[in-house]
Amino acid sequence: MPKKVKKIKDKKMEIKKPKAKGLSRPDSVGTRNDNKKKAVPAERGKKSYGLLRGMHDILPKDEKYWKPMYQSAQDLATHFQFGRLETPILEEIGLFVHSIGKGTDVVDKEMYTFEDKDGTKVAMRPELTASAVRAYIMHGMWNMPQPVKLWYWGPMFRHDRPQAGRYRQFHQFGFENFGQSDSLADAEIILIAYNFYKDIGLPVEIHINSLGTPEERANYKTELVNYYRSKRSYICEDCRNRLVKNPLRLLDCKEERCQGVKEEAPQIINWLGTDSKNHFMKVLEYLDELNIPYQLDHSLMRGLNYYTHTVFEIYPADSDVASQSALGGGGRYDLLVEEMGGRPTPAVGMAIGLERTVLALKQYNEKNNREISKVPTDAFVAQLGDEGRRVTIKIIDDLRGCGIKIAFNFFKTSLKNQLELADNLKVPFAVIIGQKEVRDGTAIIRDMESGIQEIVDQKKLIPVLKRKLGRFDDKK
RNA sequence: GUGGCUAUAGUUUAGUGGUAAAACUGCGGUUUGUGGUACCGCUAUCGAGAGUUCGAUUCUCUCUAGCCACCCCA
Repeated sequence: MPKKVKKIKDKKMEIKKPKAKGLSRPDSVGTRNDNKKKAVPAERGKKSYGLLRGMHDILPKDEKYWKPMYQSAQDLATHFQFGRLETPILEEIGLFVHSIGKGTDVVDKEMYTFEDKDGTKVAMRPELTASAVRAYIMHGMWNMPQPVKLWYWGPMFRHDRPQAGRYRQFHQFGFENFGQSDSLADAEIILIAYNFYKDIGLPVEIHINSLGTPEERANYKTELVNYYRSKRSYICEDCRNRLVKNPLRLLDCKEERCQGVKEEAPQIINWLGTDSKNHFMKVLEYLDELNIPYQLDHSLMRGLNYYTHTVFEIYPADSDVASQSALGGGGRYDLLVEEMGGRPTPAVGMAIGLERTVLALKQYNEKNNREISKVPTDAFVAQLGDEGRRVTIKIIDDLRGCGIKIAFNFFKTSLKNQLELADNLKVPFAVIIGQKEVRDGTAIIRDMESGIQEIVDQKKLIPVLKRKLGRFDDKK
């Protein structure tokens, strides 16, 4: 507001005294404004709004990607008996800080936080595992038959620098299994993720690793630091920083000079105790049994603090492009529930990034000349005149319940336009109802390919159409 | 959060220090009862703001946004 006022004021001043400001440049300012003649809109205060940084709209044209994803997620949930959990977007800030962990980027730099009107510090959820754990504890779900399986789907918020496939508000769906420590639970979670990508037609590969228990991990970390200290003079500057700040990230370094050091580095798997090792081995055995291709990845550590034992990430299978960003990931978090004030409860879960999945799927389809086909429309119903419209609206309503997918447009009045639409939709048949048909109680069925038309009684329209479409009436 | 590149119609892209071109799409039209073709018309405050200039979409700066790399993650 103040800005606008100022603007107008300035302009007026300029008009009155074109030369006031233009000591060194006589009437330039005045001239430009006069020429433009577009000073008017500014006063009308029109402003077009864009999106906040990192935000995006999901448009109807992408529905063909989103719908199958949701359907698959839902089917998998039903099949594996996960119950839908919906939690609020806003939670107490502490929930995330405590669970995800101080020192992680997610809580330190990326959380949307603010003070509510009553002074409560709240955060918009950056992920959902913490909320799921909260819900599990809060609703006493340990009293339910274990394991308790929950799934979710919804927007998450992270104030990160946007990039392709990286948004500040993005969508995830995820599955969480509480109360089952057996390796089978880990495998089941991975199987669900794998099946999801199979359903939507995107080949993926699973990267997997085990972090063991916190003690094992700590021991390993010490060893890793010792090792890297001894090689200090060979590694890049970033790595030297990592050595102090975040040693486990050393294994992610892409710098050429560090590769040699990296390869010789100790691997966490050798620092796991017998139990951890067995657990991990059994997970891998299940994956073998299920024919899920996986890749052991010793550098896979994950950025959230709560993970123990199995961790995994999902990548597009043919990752020749710079698609180093994971589509999804997850792992076991056996200590989190207790940590958050619940009973000791083992748990394992995963989350999948939907925007990234859409992006990867688009790239994959483009590369392989594949297209996602929409559900085909069976017929277009065209109408002419007020009478025609009145009859047609009823006929359309009748057709709706019969499993015939129809399209129509009441706002196009000419038959020409309507047939054009029908043509664009590539429907096999058009039904035409005009004045004459209304009078006779008939309808024209036009075969869009041959152009052959047939006049039928309106009462017989449905059965005739069904027969033409190769469908038969269900037995009553 | 750090660095680099980019910003022209809905989309993809031309172009110029003197207010802009094309293709595709969309909408409308070429008899308001017959489509896939053809023809015609319409659609751009040249990302925002400031500066240099007689004059800027074109040059400079700032901002904003997008993309890429880093960080990290989905």
